[in-house]
Amino acid sequence: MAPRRMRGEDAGTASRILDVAEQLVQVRGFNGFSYADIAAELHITKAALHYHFASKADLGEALISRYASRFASALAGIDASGATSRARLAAYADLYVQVLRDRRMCLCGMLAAEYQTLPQPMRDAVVSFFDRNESWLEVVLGQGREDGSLRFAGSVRDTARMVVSGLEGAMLIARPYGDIARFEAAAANLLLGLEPAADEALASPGPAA
Amino acid sequence: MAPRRMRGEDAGTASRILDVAEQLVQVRGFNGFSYADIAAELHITKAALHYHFASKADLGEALISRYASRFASALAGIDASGATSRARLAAYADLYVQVLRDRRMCLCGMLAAEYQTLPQPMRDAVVSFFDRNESWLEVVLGQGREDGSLRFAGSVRDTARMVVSGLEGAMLIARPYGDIARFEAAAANLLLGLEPAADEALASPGPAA
DNA sequence: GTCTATACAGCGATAGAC
DNA sequence: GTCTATCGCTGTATAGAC
Repeated sequence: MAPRRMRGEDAGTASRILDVAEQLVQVRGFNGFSYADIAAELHITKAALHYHFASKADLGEALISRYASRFASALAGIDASGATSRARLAAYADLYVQVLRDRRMCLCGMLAAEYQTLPQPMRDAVVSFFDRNESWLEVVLGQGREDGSLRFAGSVRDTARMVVSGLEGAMLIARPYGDIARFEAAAANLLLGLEPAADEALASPGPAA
Repeated sequence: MAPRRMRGEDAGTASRILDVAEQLVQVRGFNGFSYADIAAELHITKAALHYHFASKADLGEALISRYASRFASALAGIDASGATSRARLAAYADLYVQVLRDRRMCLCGMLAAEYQTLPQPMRDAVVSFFDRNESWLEVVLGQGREDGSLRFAGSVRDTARMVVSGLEGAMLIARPYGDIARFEAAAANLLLGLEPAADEALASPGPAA
């Protein structure tokens, strides 16, 4: 049975296992760490890990599930901010920056690379994560095009896919260089392509200083 | 000593090892395959593999080296075609499509994900690969902006980085969906953002039908 | 250049005591 | 819920025969 904890108390062992495993996957990949790595970090034994997560596949599923929940909360937070569509896009890109600051790849971006080696439940969860990102972006992009704060030639769906791809790819490439600025430049340039040309934006809150 | 072969003969064992290993890395990742996998595919023993590539790190270096050479040849081929800047960009994106058709990730894109687990020589080679891609794109983008066939707001360097990132990311995401069309849509949309608006391109070879 | 055989560390996972 | 101990397997790598 899971440990009973009241809100506000310290995280239980299962939660701490997830914290360490999450970091390991985001930095080294799912095939790049072992139970021994987690055990060493937490000063417990591998057997104790198996009590909380019977198999590595189970651990992987729990990892994606928690990550997706957090991401959904972050998106809800952006929505609740009442910001403009363009500002929401920028806030979305900033979520990636925060991950990159710990020298991590997006969890699901990392798992996407290793996709062919993953057990089916993890595969499904990874795809579901990207689907939800795409859906959220479709709403933002649709509204932005509607209110004139965004402008793009392709369909809303394709543009949403381009944004997810572009940001995930920018993370992927920025990490070997250890250079967040590289991500920020690629991301800014990507979003720049979705803004109206300078002479079109006079009627709406524009990018000009 | 390396086997002596004349041009036109069948590839030697070392070359066939590289072929199989390359496919395995691009599909499963460097940490997702073993010497046993290659040995089984080629019907030789693991010991024979170690004769040609003493360590897995050596194999990895040879892999990137050959891949980078091929890529350089492909870029030289595009340059030799005499195509317009915009057509060169499209041809560049098509290189990615060809890789994706075998259900593979870009070799160096895959290794970028696993970067933190790689030996230093492999790390250096991966970074060098991206540097060369970026340099090539800078020339194409610079010329395109010059002759009016391309238009983008950011710097040539940042835009080159955005293109590499965008295409690598589009590959990364398209693979879990097993859908090349998803890559093509994201790539087309990305390049669309680099084309002059329809009413600006009348003086130069435009995208209109 | 490929083989058999093997060394040795690491892996995920389980049994059973406490 | 965590431990010790261990299992069976796979990993990279090597020695030495052919």
